[in-house]
Amino acid sequence: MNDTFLKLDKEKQQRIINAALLEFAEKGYKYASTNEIVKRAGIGKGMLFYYFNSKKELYYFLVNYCIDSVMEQFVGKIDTSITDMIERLAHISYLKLKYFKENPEISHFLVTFFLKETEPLPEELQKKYERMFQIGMDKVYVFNQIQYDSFRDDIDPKKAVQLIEWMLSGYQRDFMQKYQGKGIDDIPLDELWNDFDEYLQILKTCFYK
Amino acid sequence: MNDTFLKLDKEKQQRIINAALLEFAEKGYKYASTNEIVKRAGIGKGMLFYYFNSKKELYYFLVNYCIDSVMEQFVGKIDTSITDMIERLAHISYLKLKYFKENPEISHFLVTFFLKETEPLPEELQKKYERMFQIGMDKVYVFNQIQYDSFRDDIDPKKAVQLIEWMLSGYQRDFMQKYQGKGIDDIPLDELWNDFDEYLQILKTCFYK
DNA sequence: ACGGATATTGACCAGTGTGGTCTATTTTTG
DNA sequence: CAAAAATAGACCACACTGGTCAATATCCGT
Repeated sequence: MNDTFLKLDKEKQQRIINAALLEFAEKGYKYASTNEIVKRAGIGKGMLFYYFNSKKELYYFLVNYCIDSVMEQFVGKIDTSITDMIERLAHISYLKLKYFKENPEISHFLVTFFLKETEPLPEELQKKYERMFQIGMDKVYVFNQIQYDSFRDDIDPKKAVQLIEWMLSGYQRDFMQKYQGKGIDDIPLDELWNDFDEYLQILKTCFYK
Repeated sequence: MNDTFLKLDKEKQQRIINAALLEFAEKGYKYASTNEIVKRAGIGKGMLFYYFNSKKELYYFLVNYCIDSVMEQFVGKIDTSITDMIERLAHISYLKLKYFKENPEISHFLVTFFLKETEPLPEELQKKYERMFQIGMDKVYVFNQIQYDSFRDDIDPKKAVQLIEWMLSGYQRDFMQKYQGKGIDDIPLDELWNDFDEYLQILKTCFYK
């Protein structure tokens, strides 16, 4: 990775990164085209290789970039002090949706990355990726004291948690499908959070004592 | 479409169809490779074009083939006499999972088809596709008499239905992710349906009066 | 204002893979 | 046994690939 790239004004950097994220997201590593990337980024072909040396290095840079972003803007923001189960899961959902809205290109790239990607990462990067995953999992699922006591007695709380997670991920998926591709500001956020809250209320009414 | 293809023994036909479905599923119309298809199907290059004339015709044939299959093996089997809301939705889920298990290649192809595909269909085929969708929707959602009365009075039944659908689709997604790629018979079905039933019971306990 | 360094472009390269054709061969059939 | 149908795969022109590099534009210290 050439320093020159880092010295670019942020707007141009972003343009290049987003163009590359989009191309890799759409086609996966192998079939992504560097020609397409430079065209979308509006730079000369030579520059991409001046900045990144090779397609592979560019790809690694992006993965690393995404990990850092997710760690900072998602994992790092998880509030582990919330002890109510539903509130905790809803908090996670909220952060995920917020992240998706604020970083649609990265989100798109990451979805492709861990659903389809077959290209291996260099060991170090792979480790970093797994570490992020582990930290995320811990923050989401490890309560100091798992609080199952608020659930009704006539259901298996573990299954209930699973059901609730499914519902929240359903809400997320609908959200993403609906607003993918739309500009950040076209999304009527207040309305959506209200809606989301109503669903949460129902969950509490139905699953808690 | 050449008649010769239809006269082939079923096994060879299936091999070709599945090879093509897989390739289109993985890469989408534009980037699918006919070379890859013939290699996977174990036939000479010429034959594919002898049977189907062009990549495009092959693709249309597959779409049509999938529609017919889904109509017969999924939509056609929906039992519209089930009036209990949760039972009805669960019935649909059950049929979907069964279809997925019995037709993994078609399922894979169809997922790509309506999530990513940009290649347009000829008018007639497009209409047929939309008709299938419409009939499916009607069968799933149009009850002669929508029965909201079994839901508890303190929740909005429409939102509840939405939540239940999300849960079921979550179960489906987990199922598919877990068993995609595995042979049909490796799946411990009885176990899974029992599990599924337990989730259903919880839903009824929680959402019904 | 100059000149060396740095940044940038895009024509160009060899190589690979494309959809599709066609001839030569094998298999089927009457 | 010959005419017809089915099959294989070498071959085609072409599009596109990741990457290079010489030419040029821009910047910056003097």
